[in-house]
Amino acid sequence: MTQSAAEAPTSRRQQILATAATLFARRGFHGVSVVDIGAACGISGPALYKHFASKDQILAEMLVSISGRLLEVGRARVAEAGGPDEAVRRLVEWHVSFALHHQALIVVQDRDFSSLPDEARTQVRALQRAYVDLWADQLRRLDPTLTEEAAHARAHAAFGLINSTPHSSLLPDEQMHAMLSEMAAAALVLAPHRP
Amino acid sequence: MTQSAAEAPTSRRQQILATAATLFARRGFHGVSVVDIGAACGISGPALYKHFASKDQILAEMLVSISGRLLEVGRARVAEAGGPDEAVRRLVEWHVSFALHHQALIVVQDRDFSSLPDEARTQVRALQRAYVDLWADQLRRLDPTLTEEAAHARAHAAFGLINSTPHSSLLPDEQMHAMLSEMAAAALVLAPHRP
DNA sequence: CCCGTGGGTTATCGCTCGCTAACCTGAGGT
DNA sequence: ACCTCAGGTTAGCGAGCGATAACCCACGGG
Repeated sequence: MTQSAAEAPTSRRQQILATAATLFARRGFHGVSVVDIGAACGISGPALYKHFASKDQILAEMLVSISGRLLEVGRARVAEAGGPDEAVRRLVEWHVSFALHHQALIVVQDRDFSSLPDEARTQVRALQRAYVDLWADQLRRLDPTLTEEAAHARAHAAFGLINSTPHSSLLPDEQMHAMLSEMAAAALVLAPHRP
Repeated sequence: MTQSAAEAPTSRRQQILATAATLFARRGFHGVSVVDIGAACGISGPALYKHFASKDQILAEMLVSISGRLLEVGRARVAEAGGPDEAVRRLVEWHVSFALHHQALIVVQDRDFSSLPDEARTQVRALQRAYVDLWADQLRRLDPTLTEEAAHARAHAAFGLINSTPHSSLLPDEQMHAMLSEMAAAALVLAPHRP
């Protein structure tokens, strides 16, 4: 072993994950072959199996790590906030900037969720569920008349709005960020931002 | 020919289209085989080719017709309206009710768009483009400071919000309809519905 | 009464896929 | 100088796919 740190992500793995993400986003998990992925990385075909046990595990690692990060940082943002209003604002900010910087992952996450192997699927489902709960809790604190289901539904709707960014990146990132944040906040009925 | 009318949709075709839509929505176009589709219709495998020229054409017909209908009714709703505010409201209503009643088609439309054969893909793209234009025009009439790109982006965001319904149908249809319409309207900054 | 045809069957072809096997190579560590 | 082994290579397998071929049968019209 050349690297000192045990878990140094050797960069080839990362390259493969990133490349696979863009390909999956464009043509879907089943529409991309291992040869395609290899070729896009400059290596060819079965070389991938030196880094991953199977094609499914590429997808699995991709989606588990993304869901994990979304939740982890989401929790941190909530912890930093002084109250539910600020918490929701920070969640929106976080989700918008994540979606803008990882468009491929956003697309893959809900397009190819069903292609996950069983274990990974339950894992991702749990992480996503926790993330939605995080939002729903703050939304209910903001508006105590909301039922749990209604709060979840509102969170999902906000995700849909924000995650739409890969379908229409016609504005520069900065404007897109502002627009999505503003629309999501309005949809979630935060205190009106324009007097 | 048994039927008198030339274009009577013989019901098997319709059954195949509807069944295929649910399967595609669940597992993706490439994740469903023609045998699967046949089996789900009570017939088996190659019998499909008595009704469609290819698997791709099933997808094509499905998506072209849905995009066409979305546009067609959308135009009618705008024509009925007295002004841009009412027009946008009617568009939202229409899109919400469509999304609620055709969840599978909504999912397939943006998941498997890229699996369309070339001709159908350009056709669908044109129809979708026209539909977005329809929204964008009304949005710009409502707020003349919007650029064309910004109006398009807002329309896409609204679609994302509304189309999120298959991810979270935990509320009864009626409540879901109300919630989505309300959130979409707020996001698009229609006249504030709460004083 | 028979025949054409719409709508189904099973068998099978050729292709592509994910994956394995067997082999190669070059850079460090001793 | 040599051995190891991470990280590549090509060849080839078995399975599953979309699609075609060849056949079958019920039934309504001349």
